Amino acid sequence: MSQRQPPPVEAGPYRSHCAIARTLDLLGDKWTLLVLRDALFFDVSTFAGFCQRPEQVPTNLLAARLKKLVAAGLMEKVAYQQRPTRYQYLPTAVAKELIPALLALKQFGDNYLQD
Amino acid sequence: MSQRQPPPVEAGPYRSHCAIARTLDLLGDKWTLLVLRDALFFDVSTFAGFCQRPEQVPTNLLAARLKKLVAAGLMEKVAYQQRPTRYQYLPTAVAKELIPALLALKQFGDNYLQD
DNA sequence: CTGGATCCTGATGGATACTG
DNA sequence: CAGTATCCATCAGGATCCAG
Repeated sequence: MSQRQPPPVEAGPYRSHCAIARTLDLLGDKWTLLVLRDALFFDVSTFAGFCQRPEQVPTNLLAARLKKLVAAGLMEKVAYQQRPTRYQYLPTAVAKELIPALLALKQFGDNYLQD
Repeated sequence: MSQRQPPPVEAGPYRSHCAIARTLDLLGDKWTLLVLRDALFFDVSTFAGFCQRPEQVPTNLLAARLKKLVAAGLMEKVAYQQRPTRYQYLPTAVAKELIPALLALKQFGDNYLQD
């Protein structure tokens, strides 16, 4: 319970001091949380892997979202192979703290939005 | 536990069958969840009330979001006065089911996003 | 061939002015 | 007060291009 947590992340400036508004400033668009879903729940880690998901994110938007998430400290870009260099995008410990929110959104969709 | 729940809501078409993606199709923008936050946590119900919140949503976007939320069954538009007719926007039972997700997002913001 | 960057076009966002 | 209309800036999405 009182274990040390990762440090807060800078991703502002924000619209207001409300924590919900701040979170939405960072994650509140159509793709960012989907990328995190794939990284956290489906173990997707390569650029191509994210592209191949059913929602078909455009490559330019994916590149932009990954950059933003790396800058915000939610994902880490790691080279896992040389010649040619290949990168992996891995969720950080901070990103894992979004799991409860993602599950709550999933539950809402399951229960109240028809497919 | 087994009490009857409100019926599912039509708000598609959706990008995929994933419940998270569906929820994000409906709510995943910078303003929609903020409007619901105000309605659910701060008892805001009038057009002007939403406008006056610290994030200062533009009136055209507020009108569009309220329309969408009413169409999706998450808010109800109710006349509460005649001559001139005044309307209130009230969260439905379905909207209240988003409270856990909003609290999870707030917790993330509180813990990991610096102000 | 993979991982992106670039480009172009239409859609959306945001500020503000205006109207019933 | 409750929205609509307008105008401009930015973003989304798709196609293509380029570098390693």
